[in-house]
Amino acid sequence: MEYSTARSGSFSERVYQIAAHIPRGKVATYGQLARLVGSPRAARAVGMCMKNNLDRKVVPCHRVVASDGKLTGYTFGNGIKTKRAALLKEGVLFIGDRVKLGIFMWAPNA
DNA sequence: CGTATGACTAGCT
DNA sequence: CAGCTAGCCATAC
Repeated sequence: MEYSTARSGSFSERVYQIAAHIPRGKVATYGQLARLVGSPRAARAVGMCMKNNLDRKVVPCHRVVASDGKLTGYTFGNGIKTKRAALLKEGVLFIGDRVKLGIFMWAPNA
């Protein structure tokens, strides 16, 4: 299944835009991004866009985690392992396999 | 246009 | 707290 959702004006492009805005050392949940793009229930669709995204340099998809802080997916490196390592490297702390959302959850307003 | 899929989420057990 | 189910969404065929 080849996906080419990176089209202007598409839902996916908005997701990429916002994902790229996530500050270093912070993480955002799929549901949060979905809400920012205007579809609070499109968390799933957001995840698909991340998977489609092959450029983690412009879209830090590793800063996108599940609503409970659990790491999911990631198609680069060793997958979840690489994703967790990337977050740790940015200063994000974990509780077991979950991110401390209470401290590192990205605040678009802040 | 209808069906199938997936890096989700909230609710219940 | 961990595991399972049903609901929701955008994209692909």
